[in-house]
Amino acid sequence: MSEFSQKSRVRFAPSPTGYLHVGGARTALFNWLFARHTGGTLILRIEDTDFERSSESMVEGILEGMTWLGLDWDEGPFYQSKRLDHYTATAAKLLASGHAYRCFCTKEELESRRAAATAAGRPPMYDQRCRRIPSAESESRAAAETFALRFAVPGGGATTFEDAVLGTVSFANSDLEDFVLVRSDGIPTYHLSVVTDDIDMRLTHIIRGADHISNTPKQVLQYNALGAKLPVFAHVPLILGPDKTRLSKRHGATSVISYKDLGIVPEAFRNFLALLGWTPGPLKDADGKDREIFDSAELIRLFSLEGISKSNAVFNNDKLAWFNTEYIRAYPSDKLLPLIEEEWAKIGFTPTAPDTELLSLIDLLKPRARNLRDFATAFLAYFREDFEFDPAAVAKYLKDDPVRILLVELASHYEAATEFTEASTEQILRNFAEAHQIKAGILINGSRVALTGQGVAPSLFAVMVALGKERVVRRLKAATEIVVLATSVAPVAQ
RNA sequence: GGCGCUAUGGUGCAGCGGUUAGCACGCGGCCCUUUCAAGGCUGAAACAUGGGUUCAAUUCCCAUUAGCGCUACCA
Repeated sequence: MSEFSQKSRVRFAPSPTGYLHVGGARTALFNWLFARHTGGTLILRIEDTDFERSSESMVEGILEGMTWLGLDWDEGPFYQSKRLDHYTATAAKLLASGHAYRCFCTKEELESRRAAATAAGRPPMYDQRCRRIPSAESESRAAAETFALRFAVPGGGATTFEDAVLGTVSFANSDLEDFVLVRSDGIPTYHLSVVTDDIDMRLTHIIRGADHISNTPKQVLQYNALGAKLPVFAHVPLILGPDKTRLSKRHGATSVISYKDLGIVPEAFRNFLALLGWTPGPLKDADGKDREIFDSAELIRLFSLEGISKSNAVFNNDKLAWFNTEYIRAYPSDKLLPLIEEEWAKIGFTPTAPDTELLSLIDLLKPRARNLRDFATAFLAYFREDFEFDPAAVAKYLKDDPVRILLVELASHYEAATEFTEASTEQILRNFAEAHQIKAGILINGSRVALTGQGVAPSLFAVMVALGKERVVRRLKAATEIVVLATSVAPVAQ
């Protein structure tokens, strides 16, 4: 609670070597929630010092993903590629103070030594040979030779830091390599640029993935060498695939945007992500059950570093799907409409019906929607005349000609009806069934398929009213003509 | 291999020395019912193992095991 009064400065610092993946998105979300909860500032920083692998299109992809998730930032985006002079400056400072030294070893030499060490069963750490070069010699060789700059890790002792989620973490300095700060081409490495920026940008909390735990002592060493105050570190456990290995492409969708393409609603994804590795603690509702549906305002209010769990979490698609149905059901239909229109646009469909009609159809259908794509696939019959019949539904409910013929006959009763309400349409059908000595269910099931193309739909008579008399009559009359094309396939289950 | 982190049902979490170990997703059953969802009721399902500490360990400590991460002039 004390966090409320504390002005924090945090950052999301993706490397544009790929799209915004699920793990990165959650890191961004946690930083965002923390910044908003504390009334602090979120900085977006693009870590593109690896020119080989970075690209501007990846940056756009990352921003697109954040925007979709509803995450905004207060400062930036700052590009590390445009701040090279800052890193050179801290490098010079470190060199001058004796915390760094020039290394004249070539990449090839390093590699062969490392291979030899591994073969001999020794740890493949840099042997610090250039650290022993006298400064005068180093100085003169610098004019003629290319060199990298390495950090001189203290010989003994340990580097320890407090982590807001893990507690005290300690590494023996003897296990730390004299890591490279500046490459021989003059480009700073990640180790140098993060620390420089994190200090420059006056960050108070570093919330990032647990894959950075091992990097942290190297950074702490630099803070100390530079005389800078340490921020609070918070290492968030990683997100794993169903096989409990780190989530990656082979697990299917890992890009945040691919979930948009799958018809996931952004709030659902955000809610799901927030609860992956974090809980607000026990939060019973009136029935004594834990609530899990939180809108962004609640997420912001509830968020705290203390609630972050220490262990890795497995990404669960079923749970995501559940959040999605909950959110779609709860969405006001006017908020759903633009999202659904995007799905329609993908299949080249533009509705001609007035929005009011569209909205009431959405209200009718949304309790049964699994995702947004349903509106452009299984639910198409509600919005346009051109739709496909689910072969399985036809096989189950409209297989026999007698039923089809009865439906055609039933159509004329509807045609003659003066009233067309849920009650009246039901009455007509039941009277018709009775007159023909047939169970109403057979007609109901058959009508559903003839009207919607699907075996699954809202209450049939609500569907009839929503579709309107004209369409109901027309589709029922066409019952005998329904053919399931060999090429037509059942809607893809998500 | 070395170093680090972690360890409650299948999954996500709750628990913070004494509980019939709770909730959610998923799974099974029943009810409701024109289909399918939803909803209501209900069932199966967990404290990794071994040592300590303690009157008492799921909870604290150590070890083992397992998983993950790092081990680059990538980030």
